[in-house]
Amino acid sequence: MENIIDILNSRGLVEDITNQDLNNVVNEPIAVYAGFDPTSDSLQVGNLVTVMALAHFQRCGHKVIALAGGATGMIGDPSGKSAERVLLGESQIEVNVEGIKENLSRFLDFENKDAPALIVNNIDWLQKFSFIDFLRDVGKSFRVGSMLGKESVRSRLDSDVGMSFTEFSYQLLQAYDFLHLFDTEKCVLQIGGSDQWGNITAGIDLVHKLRGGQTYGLSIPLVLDSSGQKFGKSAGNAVFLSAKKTSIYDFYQFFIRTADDKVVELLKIFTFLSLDEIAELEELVKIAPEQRAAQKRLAEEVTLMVHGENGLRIAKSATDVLFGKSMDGLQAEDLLEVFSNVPSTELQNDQVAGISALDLSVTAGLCKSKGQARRLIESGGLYVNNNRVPSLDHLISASDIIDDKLVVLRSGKRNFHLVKV
RNA sequence: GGCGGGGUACUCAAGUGGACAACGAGGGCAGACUGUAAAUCUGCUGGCUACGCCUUCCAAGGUUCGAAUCCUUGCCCCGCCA
Repeated sequence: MENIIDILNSRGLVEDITNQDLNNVVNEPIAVYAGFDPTSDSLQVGNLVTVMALAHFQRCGHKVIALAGGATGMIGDPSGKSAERVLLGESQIEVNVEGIKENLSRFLDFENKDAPALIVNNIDWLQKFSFIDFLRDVGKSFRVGSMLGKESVRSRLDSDVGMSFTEFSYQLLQAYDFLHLFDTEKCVLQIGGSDQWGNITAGIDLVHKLRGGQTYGLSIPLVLDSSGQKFGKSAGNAVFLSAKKTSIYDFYQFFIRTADDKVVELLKIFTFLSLDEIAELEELVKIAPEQRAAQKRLAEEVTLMVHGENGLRIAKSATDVLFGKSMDGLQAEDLLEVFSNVPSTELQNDQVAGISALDLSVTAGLCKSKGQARRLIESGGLYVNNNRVPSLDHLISASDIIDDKLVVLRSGKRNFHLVKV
């Protein structure tokens, strides 16, 4: 068995380890877990870093456990958050946990005979606790001093937002998760993003105090994009794994647009390509950056894993069409296929033909207001069927409606909106 | 419970009776240049029937010719003390 820690290190997936003994411990199969917050019904590309690390563990023959924070999600992890979180309802969380399972199944093998991955929900064990029992059995083992010392707590107390008791208690719950999995699954390792360090060590301390057991923590570096933002969040719009939330096309494009100086790092993290292969791609980036061979390979690999072969095919054909020349000669049917995930609006024929492009962009919902549409056109950023709208009073003619069915609006380089007639 | 500070647009943050649709920064959107990259430069960033008009500065009242700015009440947040 290959040493999993060496593999993770070689791929830049290790930020820190609580105890270097872990290097030897993993020579035997162990159980490892990572938690996922069910704040949404889909994971985001940011979560993929942890998912990939788990997948590597499984490939090396370890037992991996994905923990859905059904209970902790109701409390809200303050780590890395500057403001108190909006609490989610129980039913919403159930839905979200299901979505996350679906995402995970693309990467983790839950059917594997030797070491099937496991998914658990901490609501199953945390819910049964009464407040009194929890304080006696768990709270007793925590010192407020060390709780206050956690980065997640300190930074919030230093800010003028403060923090509620609810959020302050969060670390106890996550610590108890580790204890529970230690007891029931002999789980001795928790991995997570580097912002989870405080929560992870809290769990290790708890297991040590109550069971005398030795457990470990491994943190994964936070992946940032080249502008220093949290990876996968552009303007607050996260890139999701679920096609319902982020179209396959957008997902694919997200990776295509990776900066040159980031692409090698991302290939190591988000694909299973061998380091040799990645080195070759790195060479190509140096020789012929304009070809973006590495970016393409990255986008293909990740899209394939998340959305399957059919998803990849859709994404690529959409890309071909949209970055080809014009749309002339394309049938409405083809366009519908390509744009299947693009927002669309159905309008009557008389709401389209003879109407100004300005009004159409508003009624279709591409622009929020006439003022916004006006500014967009004035700066030359509105396109009808890939042709720039030349003036404010430009009218849509009947011939602009492809096959009498379809008009393709575009704002800027990549925001499309379909109008179905 | 007491005392003090505060709530301004997506965020941070000026403005403390008229020149305020509200400085500035970040973010975002668009354009140019490019390789669907980065950097850089430019414009925009409340709404409209648009050289003008309408609705905004936590909420509701009030003072005033005139309020984001002053007063009252309420809600929320922060800090210190108990």
